[in-house]
Amino acid sequence: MTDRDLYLLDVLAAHRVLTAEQVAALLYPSVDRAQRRLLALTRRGALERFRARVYPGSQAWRYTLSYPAVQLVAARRAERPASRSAHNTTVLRLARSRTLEHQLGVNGFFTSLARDAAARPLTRLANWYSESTVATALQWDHGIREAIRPDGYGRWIEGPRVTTFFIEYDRGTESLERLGGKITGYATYLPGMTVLYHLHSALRETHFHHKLIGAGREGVATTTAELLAASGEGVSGPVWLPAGPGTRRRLRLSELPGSGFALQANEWGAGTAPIPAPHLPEVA
DNA sequence: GGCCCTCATGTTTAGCGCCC
DNA sequence: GGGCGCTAAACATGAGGGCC
Repeated sequence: MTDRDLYLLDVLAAHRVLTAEQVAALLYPSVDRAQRRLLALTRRGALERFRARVYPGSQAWRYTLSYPAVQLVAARRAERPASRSAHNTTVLRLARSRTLEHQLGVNGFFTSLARDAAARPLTRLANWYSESTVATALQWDHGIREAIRPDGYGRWIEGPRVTTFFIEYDRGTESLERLGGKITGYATYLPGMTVLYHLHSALRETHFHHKLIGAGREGVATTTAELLAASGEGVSGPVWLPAGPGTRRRLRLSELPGSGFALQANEWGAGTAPIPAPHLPEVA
């Protein structure tokens, strides 16, 4: 196992599932090269993979940890691994999960940031924490339980600017009222915190901003999957529309107001392996 | 000519083998 | 690690043959 392999296992332990394209964005110069290594790791028993049948064409493989990899990760952390049957159940549930595409969407957001960072000097994704890690940290640090449950936390560094943010990844399955309720929760418990809403369509973004009128909207910014696909911009680019009556110009991620809030995740993540490239984030 | 059936080829997206 | 080209999978489409 190379340092890069071990880092990949840490990422999968924290974030459960990735596609070859996402692994490539995080760790490899090309999708082709990532696919080769993922295939080798799968054949050597380090990874498991699954995918659904789609028509026409074929779906990308979804890669997750195999049981030997779970044991390896636990051993390196001096922890007791889950049982084999518990792991098998976890993988089967993951493959059949209704939230699998949402999880992949969130992970794709962060791996896209890592790819953007690799292409720009003095830029990096310094932290990438999962939903469960954030929930645990917020509960411990702030006593916040059900009011807010972000899909992830990140710290983005671009030159001298540092942007810490929560991400809410929307696939159009939640009502706007529910999304609006989350904003109230953030305004109550974490006023001033930057919260990014990744919405699926321009129409939903328009309705969402209309709903924000009168809500605690400080620090809220939105983008859409449609805009990202049409513009070719990465998620660190000028695609974020701030909420509120001020500018209607879309800003870069680094131009969003920094909240000064830094989440301290009380979980394994820092220093689990020599990180093989400078742009790679601390994962948890 | 119209209908039905079989077979070959094209399409799309992702994975992979081989060579350098 | 890069380049080239093939494979997998399932459907769409068109050509060709047989029958009435």
